[in-house]
Amino acid sequence: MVLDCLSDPIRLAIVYQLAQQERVSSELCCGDFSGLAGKSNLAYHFAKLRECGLMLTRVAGTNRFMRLRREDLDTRFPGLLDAVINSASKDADRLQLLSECEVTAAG
Amino acid sequence: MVLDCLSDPIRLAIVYQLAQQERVSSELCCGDFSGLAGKSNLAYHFAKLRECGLMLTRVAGTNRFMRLRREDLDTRFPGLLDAVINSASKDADRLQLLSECEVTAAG
DNA sequence: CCTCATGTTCAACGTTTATTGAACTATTGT
DNA sequence: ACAATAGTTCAATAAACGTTGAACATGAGG
Repeated sequence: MVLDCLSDPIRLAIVYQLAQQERVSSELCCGDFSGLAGKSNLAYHFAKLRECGLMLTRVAGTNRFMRLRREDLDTRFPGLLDAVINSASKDADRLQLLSECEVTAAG
Repeated sequence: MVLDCLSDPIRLAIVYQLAQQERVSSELCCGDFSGLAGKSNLAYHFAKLRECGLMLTRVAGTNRFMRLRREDLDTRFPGLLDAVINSASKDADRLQLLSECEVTAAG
């Protein structure tokens, strides 16, 4: 289920970053998450996120670009994604969701 | 985390029923969930739900009455609980969340 | 063609998690 | 005091999960 998928901190971080990227309407590729885990571990989490319908992948050359399935999610689970992302952003500092992939100052 | 707690089907069912009970402003005791799992298994899930701040227990004699920590949750995670419960209610039939404890017709 | 970069798949490992039954505590009613 | 009821705690087991590295596939570029 979707909640099970979002309950993992790495997957939550992935979804959170994809949600941030939505604003710029650009996509992220696997390598952009390399701060969160190793390659194979990320592939595992990506698969889970795809399975439960949270995101989709567009293949372009050797890159895979991903984005949230925002519309489908908002239809099936109204308000859920926003509530989760909202809550995650409040805990972002505490959970170090950002520290590895977005913040470059604290290192 | 809260999402991890809600990702278990039994715990989700418990939370869902507690949310239904909110409307009647009455509480439920452990035995009311006996359709979901055995006593000791329920106690395990109750502990988890208490740990992550989803519900609280009021001891009255040999009974434990429980309810959602609605206000705390809405403060910390605005909209999350409602979104989850809303989504759960749509899947209630499919997930058989109700069948054992509330519905008496479909059996 | 060869090599490098990007990701995925597979097998293995260790940890966490859910589930069960038995033993235990505490309260109510007789 | 005794038995019955309502839950919790504990130890043990099985399944699920996340993590890792090695092998593999595929496209880009010299």
